[in-house]
Amino acid sequence: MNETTLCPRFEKGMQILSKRWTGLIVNQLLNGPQRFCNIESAFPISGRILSERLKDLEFEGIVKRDVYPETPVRIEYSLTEKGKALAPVMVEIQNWAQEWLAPIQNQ
Amino acid sequence: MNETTLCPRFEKGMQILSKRWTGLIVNQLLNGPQRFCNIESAFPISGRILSERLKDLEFEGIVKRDVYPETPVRIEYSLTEKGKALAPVMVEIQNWAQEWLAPIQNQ
DNA sequence: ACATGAGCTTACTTTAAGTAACATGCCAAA
DNA sequence: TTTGGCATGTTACTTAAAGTAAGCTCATGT
Repeated sequence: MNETTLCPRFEKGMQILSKRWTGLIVNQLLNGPQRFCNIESAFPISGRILSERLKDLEFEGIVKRDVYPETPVRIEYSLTEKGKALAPVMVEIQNWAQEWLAPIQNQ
Repeated sequence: MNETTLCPRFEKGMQILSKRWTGLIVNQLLNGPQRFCNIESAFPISGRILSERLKDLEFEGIVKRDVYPETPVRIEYSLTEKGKALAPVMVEIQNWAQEWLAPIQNQ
């Protein structure tokens, strides 16, 4: 249980990606800007955690939050360049899942 | 908070990868077979959770566990084909981290 | 008989996630 | 002018997951 000797950037990246829901949220936003309720209904995440995750991702510079003061207010979340750069990661996960995870049950 | 309409394989993959430590463990095993204490000392994971994760990964068919009845017993963990197939995912995360995560502090 | 090393396991504490109800700000209908 | 509804959260509380530390097992070595 000592400190790591790994590339700290990789570890940091992993730390971000390995929080529950983060990957799915990023993947969802790769489809284009979306609002809170839209993301919320894309998978069974609670509003509380979605709010927290979006804040985290915004803090990391991965997600951008735009407020449109319409009525009712519209808030759109989208990926920054840093966020969009995660696309290849998502693609590889998708490829792997497609090839190695059976649709009915996992082997 | 309803059921998803996403590709369930992708979700399943994400679910595996987004458990804390899983990615780092897989990445570590990409360097070749390793024993428990070796993985344990590669990053600050507790033995309790490492044990749990290795069991999960074995169950998922990603990790293989080989017992060598020497003295003291040696147990080697290695990646199956399914596990090795995660290499491109790791590479992409590494690429992203390299390009977008500053070494000193994250932007 | 006691100690050692690897690989867990059990009991307990702390942190993260889930649930549900409520706050806010604005407008529209009753 | 009170009521209600929509969108985006937030607060208070409960459950699940992760962390910590101590102990167990097996075989051997002193």
